[in-house]
Order: sequence, then structure tokens, then C-alpha cells
Amino acid sequence: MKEIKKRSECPISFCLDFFGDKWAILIIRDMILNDKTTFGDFLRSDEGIATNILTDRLKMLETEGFIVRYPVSGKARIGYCLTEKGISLIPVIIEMALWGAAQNINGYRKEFGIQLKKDKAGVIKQLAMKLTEKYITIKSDMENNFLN
Amino acid sequence: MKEIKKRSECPISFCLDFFGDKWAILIIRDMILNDKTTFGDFLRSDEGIATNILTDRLKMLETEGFIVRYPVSGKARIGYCLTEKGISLIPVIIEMALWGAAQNINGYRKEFGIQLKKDKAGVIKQLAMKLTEKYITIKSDMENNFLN
DNA sequence: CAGGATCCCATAGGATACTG
DNA sequence: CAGTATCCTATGGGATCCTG
Repeated sequence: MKEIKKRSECPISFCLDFFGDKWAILIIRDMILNDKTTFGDFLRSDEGIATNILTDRLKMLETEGFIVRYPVSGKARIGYCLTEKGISLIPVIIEMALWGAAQNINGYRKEFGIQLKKDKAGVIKQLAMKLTEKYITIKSDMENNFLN
Repeated sequence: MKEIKKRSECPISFCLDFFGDKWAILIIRDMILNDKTTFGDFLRSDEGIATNILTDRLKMLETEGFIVRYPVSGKARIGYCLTEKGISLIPVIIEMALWGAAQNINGYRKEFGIQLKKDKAGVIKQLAMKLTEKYITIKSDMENNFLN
């Protein structure tokens, strides 16, 4: 598994050492903005991640405490959900989205960029609430199943 | 020179395709937060960038319009300065710093994180003003030298 | 469908020595 | 001091096939 190497005590460098991994962030993005939860969901993103890379990054994100695995019913029997630590990345992701949208005005998410500019704090709060709620539900479900 | 590959139309992916380069961001960080301007300055950062990598990234950042080279007097005859495009990265850098500081509370920049939490908008504005002023001065200097 | 296993190669980037 | 050049190795990651 690709491991995170801390190169210095600088918080920005620290952030980059994790965050600099392009694939990992795209998975987080998909969870935050696109409501994706399963292996297949992530696989189908436009950037075209390979299965071995996806497996690797999901493991890494789980090991580092950004996401948790949980059982689901249906064809895909595994889901992934952001933890509090994962949710804490929302502001960084949003700031990246704003910058990317500003540079890349023809991108298909121009609307999203504009919405963000209007009400960044609101969007962040709303996303965080939604994801936290989901996380809490899943956590309690898992604890209950464990007890039974 | 390492080239930037755009993998999709997503603004976050777009941001990552550039921003995901850990070395490039550390150079930008040094310019924004540590007032570094010369090759030697960047070389001396804690993360220990190699000379070939540094050269490569400086070229890339210049090509992509994030920085400009300018002549200076003294031992180091070349300086680097952020353009408007480079300055536009401040909010992303700051958000990363905040996240990094929150995760890595023992880092030597805890104080910086706390200051940021108290007055993020103010810090961003102040940094942007300072850097813009510098950029404008250097730009007009260079234009004058070119005319003479 | 989730993910493991393999093969294989392009390339990032460290170390080091050199130049103007 | 600001790069250049070269060598060399680790590894990221694409493609493909396999399994429970």
C-alpha cells in the first residue's frame, strides 16, 4: 500500500503529503460531492482509476481513518463512508473546486463554482451536516449488528 | 519538464492535476508565507528539494504563469515573484494549512493555525495585498528596464 | 460486484558532479 | 549562486486476467 511520508513539520507539507495524492482526493471528492459509496461508483468516475489503484487508495484512506467500510444489501455488498476526519477535508476540497472553477471556466461545473461563490459557508455546512448524519447512522448500525 | 495533464473537466481534478504536485506547492508556500524569492531560498527549505527538481518546477510554474523571473542585485541575480494567478492560490494554501495544523497539532506552526482560525479572511487579504504590491513593483521595474 | 495478483514500463526524483 | 547534466533506482500506475 502506498504509504504517507511526512517530510517536515510544516502543516502545509503535512497536508500535501496526504492530500497530494490525486487519486485519493478524487475518491474523497466523489464521496463529498457526488454521493458515491461503492467500489463500482468510484471506478466509473471520468478520470478512469484502475482497480488496483482504487483498492490501494481505499485501503490507505481506511487505514488513515478518513473512511470506513460498511456492509450494504444489494449487488454491491460493501459501502464506504466518510468519517469525521474525512469530513474535515470539505473546506479544502471546496477551496480547490473554487480555484479550479475560476481557472477552468468552461468546465461543466461552472454552475457549481458560481453557487459556491455565492454561499460558500452555507454549502460547506450543508455538506458537512449531510455527511455527518450518514456517518452517525452507519456507525450505530454497525455497532448494533456487532452486538447481535 | 514535468507536464500537467488534465484528466477530466472536473474543477477539483483540474486543480489537483496542477496542485497535486507536492514540490510545486511547497515553492508557492515559500513565496506566500515565508517571503522566499531565490533558488537558494527554496533549496534551503526543510523538505530538501533536489536542484534538478527545483529547476524543473520553477520552469513549470513560470510556463504556467504562476510566477515570473526577475533580475535582482546581489549574490543571487535571479528572483521569483508570484503573478496574479499564483496569488489566487492563497485561499487553497491557507485552507490546507488550517487542515494540516488541525491534524498535526504538535507542528511548529500551531500558532499560525490558531491565528488563521481567528482571522482567516484578514490573513488572506493581507497576504494578497502584500504579494500583489510586490508583483506590481517588479512588473513595472521590468517594463522600465525593457524600455531603456 | 469487490478486489486480488501479475506484468511491465514510464517516470519521478535522489545523489552527485559540473559550469558560467 | 543559479542552474545543467547524468546516472540510477524505486515506484506509481495502466492493462489484463482471475476469484469468491
